[in-house]
Order: sequence, then C-alpha cells, then structure tokens
Amino acid sequence: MPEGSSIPDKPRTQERGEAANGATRLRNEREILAAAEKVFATHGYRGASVQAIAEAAGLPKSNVLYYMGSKRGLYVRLLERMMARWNALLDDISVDDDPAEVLEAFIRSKMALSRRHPEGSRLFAAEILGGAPFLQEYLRGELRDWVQARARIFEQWAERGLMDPVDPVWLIFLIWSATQHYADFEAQVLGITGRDELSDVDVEQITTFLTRVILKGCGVTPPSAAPG
Amino acid sequence: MPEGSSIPDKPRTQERGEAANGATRLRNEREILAAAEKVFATHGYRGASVQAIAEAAGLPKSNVLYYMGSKRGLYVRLLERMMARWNALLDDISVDDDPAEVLEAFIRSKMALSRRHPEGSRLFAAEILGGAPFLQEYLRGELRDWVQARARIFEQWAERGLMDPVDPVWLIFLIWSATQHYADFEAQVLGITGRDELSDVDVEQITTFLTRVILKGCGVTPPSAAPG
DNA sequence: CTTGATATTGACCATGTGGTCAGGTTGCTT
DNA sequence: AAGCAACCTGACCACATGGTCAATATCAAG
Repeated sequence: MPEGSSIPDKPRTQERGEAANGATRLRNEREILAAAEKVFATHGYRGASVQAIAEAAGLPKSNVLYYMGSKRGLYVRLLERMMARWNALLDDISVDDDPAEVLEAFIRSKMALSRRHPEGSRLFAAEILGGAPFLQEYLRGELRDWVQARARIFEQWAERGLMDPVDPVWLIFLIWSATQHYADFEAQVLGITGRDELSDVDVEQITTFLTRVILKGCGVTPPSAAPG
Repeated sequence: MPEGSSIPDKPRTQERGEAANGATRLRNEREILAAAEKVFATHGYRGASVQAIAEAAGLPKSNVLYYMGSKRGLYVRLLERMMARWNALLDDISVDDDPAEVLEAFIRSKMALSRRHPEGSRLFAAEILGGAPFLQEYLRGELRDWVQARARIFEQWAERGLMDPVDPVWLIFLIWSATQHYADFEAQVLGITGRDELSDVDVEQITTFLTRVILKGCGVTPPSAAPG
C-alpha cells in the first residue's frame, strides 16, 4: 500500500525552514492530530475520512489538508508519533539487572502507555490488523532488533537460574498482548465488567495481577526477597 | 451505528421458505462470506467496499448484493457466524472439574479457534476496536453472563485451595488476549520472528508455553500429579 | 500604513461508494 | 416443450471521497 512517495505532501508554503513554528500552526496541528488519532483508531485507515477528522477537530476539511498535506501524510505522521512514544519507554537493561524489577517495570510502563494513549494504541492495533502495510519496515527492523536484544538477556537470566527457561520472544508477546488488551478491547472489557470506564484503581489492580501471574509463571521471584 | 432496521434486506425472491437452499446459492454464499471476512478483517466495516469483496469472491458487485442484500446485512451475518463459532467452544464446566485440565483446554481451544479462523478473529477484533457498535448487546448480555459464570467457578477453586485467589475476570482476559494475539497481530509476530507463517509446531510450542506460564502463574498444579 | 508570509475556506473535480432495477439466462419440474 | 423460480449482471443513481485552487483574511515586521 505505501508507495514510495519521497516527499509526503508538506504544505506548499514555508518550504525554507525545516520545522516552522507559529503559535496558530502548533495549536491547530495538535487539534488535528488528536482528532485524527481518534478517527483512524476507530475506523482504520481506509474507513477514516478527512471530513470526519475535520469535524472532530472543529475545522473545515480544507484546513486539515492545508496543514497535513494529505490523508496518507497525516496517517504516517500519527504512526511515527506513536512509534516514538513506544521507543521512549525502551530504556536499556542489562544482564545484571534484577529480572523481577525489569519485568515489572516492563509491564507497568507498557500498561501506562496503553492507558495514556488509548487512541494511539488502537491506531497501532488497526494498522497491524490490516497487515501492517505502513509498518513492515519498522517491524522487521528496529522492533525486531529490540526484541532480540531483550530475548538474549532473558535467556541469560534463565541460564543463571533466575527464571525458568521459557522462550523469551513468546514471553514478550504475552506481556504485549496482555497490556495492549485493555486499550484495544476496551469496549469488550467495559461491556463485560459493566463499567463506564476503567478507573486508576482498576488499572493498578490489573497491573498488579499481571505482574504477579507473569512473574510467578516464569519462575521469577519478586524483589521483596533478599537481594543477590 | 446499527440502526434498528427490522428486516435486514433478504433477497427479494424466495420469500416463502425460511432458509431456501439450492446448490448454487450455497456455493456462492460460502464464497462471498469467505471473501467478505477477509476484506472486513483487513479494512474494518467502513473501510471495506462491496466492490472489493466482490472482486475477492470473483463475482460482480451486483451478485454480492443479490445474495447478501446489503453491506450491513453481510457484516452482521459474519459477526453472527463468528459468535456462533465462539459459543461452540464454551462447553460447560463445573466446580468439580480439575482446574489444570479446564484451563489448559480453555487455552488450547481458544488458540485453535484463532488459528482456524484468523480472518474471523480479526473481524471481531476490528469490531471491538471500533467501539463494538454492532456487538454492544452481545457483550453486555450473553458474553458477560458466560464470563461471570466461569468467574464464579474460578473463585470456588481458589476457596478450595486449588489455585491462587486471583481475580478470575482478569484471568479470563489474560487468556483471551494472549491467544487472540497470534491471529490479530499476526503481521507483527511474523515480522519480528522473521517467519512467513506460523507452523503447527510453532503454535503447539506457543500453546505449551502459555499453558505452562499461566497455570503456574495462578498456582494451578498440572494434572500430571496424582488425581483427586 | 505597507508588505509579504501565513492562515482560511468555499467551490470545484474526478473517482469511488452502497444500492436499485430492468432485462436477461439458466435450470429444474411437470 | 412449457413454465416458472432462481440466478445473473450492466447500466444507472445520489452521494461521499481525497484533493486542488483561487480568493480572501489575518498578522507580524519594516
């Protein structure tokens, strides 16, 4: 789907400076991005219409196109923003860290991301669901490397007897899916639990639950015990 | 979204018999449903076009409408088919069953469903992602009841000391998300693991992994030990 | 005030959309 | 062979789609 169009339709004005600012521009762009994230998340790329985005942002359609150049450009920009958020929580870990601490931090931060940016989370999910036409490169490159680096550390932990010798990649997928679920399937969660929304308390409970089950499930003893 | 249109556009002919058969009809309907499932799963309800479905089915657009009446009707029918599949694997369990056996069967059957019907699985996911406009009733009714019935049994197991006192609803969500992941996020899984597809062996490995981690994680001892 | 960049937007266009319909062909039953 | 229901489909419709453009309005700097 994403044909290689080198320059993705910047507004025809202000070609000079890379990122021209302007208070109006910033404010409007923010508004548009937020609205677009919601619409794309709900209807997917094809199902979203610029008109709907414009209405959600309280602007005429032309104005949206003026700032974003094209529907495709807007979508790509949203994906990039989401990947940036994702990357931001991937701080480095080493073999010498405590598995329990790292895994808990992993679950917590991923859960927080899904909660802080549910629309972005869903946008990402919709993109993958549709076969990831815009994210192939990212998945097979950056993200793959990141996963494999983590996986190697998990394996070393297993060798040192700090955790069970489970397949580390499946473990990462387990954490991803379990945390992502509460953003992507929010409608299902709310419908089944009969709630209007998930409170902070709910989220904390879920996080604790997931941490407990997953850590115990792969034989990691919580850090409450005596340190090494 | 789903306005109450009592009669969802049956083909104007054959009004008499409820479910008129005919070999041609059956064959074509199957073809159309399969094609539609794929297109809806990839692009969501709004993003899917009847034209695209028709092309995927190798039929003219008019023919698709002839059999299915309307895009909406076709979509609803697919959702219902998927819910039926889902319901089919929900056999009854009782407090006296072995938790380990039940949980493993739960994981296995859910995994098998996601694998046997990946497009249906994704279709369902897209529907939920979009706020479940067509499935509100199902979620807040049937499915909710089912979950709560199971939850009560898990609680009783916990009381009898057969498993840890974890929140049973979060546990069910954990199993759902972990298994669903391999259908819905297939593109991500394949991209990261660098595969073309998940083999039967892969799926068996994943199932074993999930069973082991989740059972251990909530303190259920595998059935290999002496039976009650 | 003047000037030039930025911001705004309604009108417009080619194409795609779901859906209808009339007029045809096929195939089974009598 | 006749008749009739099922099947098939190209032409068509009103409307939504992404995108362009020219005309105007706003605003900061000289």
